[in-house]
Amino acid sequence: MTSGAGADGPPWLTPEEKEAWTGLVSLILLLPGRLEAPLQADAGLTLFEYLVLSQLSEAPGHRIRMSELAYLANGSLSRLSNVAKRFEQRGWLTRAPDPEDGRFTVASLTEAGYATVVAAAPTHVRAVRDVVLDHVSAADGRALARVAAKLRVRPTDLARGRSDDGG
Amino acid sequence: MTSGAGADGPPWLTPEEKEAWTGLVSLILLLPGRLEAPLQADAGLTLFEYLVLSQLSEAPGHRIRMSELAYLANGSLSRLSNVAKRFEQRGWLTRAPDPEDGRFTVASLTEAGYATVVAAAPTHVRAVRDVVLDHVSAADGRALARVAAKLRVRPTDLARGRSDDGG
DNA sequence: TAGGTTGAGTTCACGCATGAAGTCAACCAG
DNA sequence: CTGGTTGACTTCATGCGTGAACTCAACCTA
Repeated sequence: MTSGAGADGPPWLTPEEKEAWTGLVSLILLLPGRLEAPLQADAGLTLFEYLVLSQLSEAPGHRIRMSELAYLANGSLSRLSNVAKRFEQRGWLTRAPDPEDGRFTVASLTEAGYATVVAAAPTHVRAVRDVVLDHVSAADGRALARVAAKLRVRPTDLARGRSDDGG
Repeated sequence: MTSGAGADGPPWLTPEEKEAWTGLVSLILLLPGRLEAPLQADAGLTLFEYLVLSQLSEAPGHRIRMSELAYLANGSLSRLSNVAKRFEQRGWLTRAPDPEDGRFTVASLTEAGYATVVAAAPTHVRAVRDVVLDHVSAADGRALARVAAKLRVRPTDLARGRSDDGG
C-alpha cells in the first residue's frame, strides 16, 4: 500500500487511501446511531448492551465469564462491568465467582434477561437489514467480514489470555 | 440478499449475513477508540473534533457553514455546536452569521486552530495507517469506500438542504 | 507460611453525545 | 406589515464511556 517513502508511508494519504478512510470514518461515526436508535426506542438498549445480552443468550447455559463476554461483545472489561451492574439492578443477569477459578466472574442471564433479548431481537435484526444488509451485495458483505477480520483489534484490556481468534 | 421470505427477509440473520454483521459491528465498536487514542494523547482531540478542524482547514478561506461542516464531519448539528463552543473558548475558531443569509452561521478557523490541525495531522495519518491502511489491500480499501457510499446515511438533522451527494 | 507477581474485575471522576425544547432570521400569505 | 411557518443553530439535563486506581484470587518462590 505504501508508495516507497519508507516503511510507514508518507505523512499524508493518497487519494485512494483518503477515499477508503473517508468511507470508513463515515461508517464508524454514523452507523452506531442509526443502528442503536431502534433498539433504544423499542427496548431501551444500547447496541453494546444488546450484544451483551445476545452473546449470553447464545452461550451454553446462558453463562459466560466477564472477560470472555467483553471480548465477544467488542467492549472493554470496564465497559462491560458498568453494563453488568445496570443489568443486575434490572434483574437481567447475575454475577458470581467462577467455582473453577475464583479470579474469574461468570455472568449468567436470568429469565427476565432472556425474555428481554428475545423481545429485542426482531427490532435489532430489522435495523441491521434496514440500515446495512438491504443496501449491500453479498460480495460487499464478505468484504466487510474480511476487512473486519484483518483489523480485528481487541481492547488492550483483554488482548491477552486469548492467544488468537482462529478466524 | 434475502431468501425469499418476503420483502424484508426473515426476522433472523443467515450465516453469511451474520458474518458480515459481526464484522461490521466489531469495526464500529472497536475502531473509534483505536483511532482516537493517539489523537487524544498527542493533541487532546476526539476523532470528530479532528475531522471538524480538518474539514475547515481544507475549505476555501477556512470557512464553512455550520450545517455544511456537520455534514462533512459526519456529525449532527447539535454535536458540532457543542464542539464549536469548546473550540471558540480555545481560540481555534470563530462563528458569525452568514452575511448572505443571517439564518446560517459560518465557522472560521483561526490561525491557532490551523496550527492545531497541522500539528495533529501526522499523528492522525499515522493512526489511520497503523490501525487500518497497513492491514488491508487496495481492493479492501475500495470495498470500504463502496460500502460506505451505499450506506451513506446522514443525520436526519440535516439530511435536507442537500439534495444529493454526487457520490 | 510470607512476600511478591499476575491478571480479572470494579469503581469513580470526568468528559462527551444525545435529543428535546428553545431562539432567531428569513420567507410567505393575506 | 402582521402573523405564521420553515429551518438553522443553541442550550441543557441526562446518561453513557473512559481510564486510572483499586481490590482480590491464584500462583510462584523460598
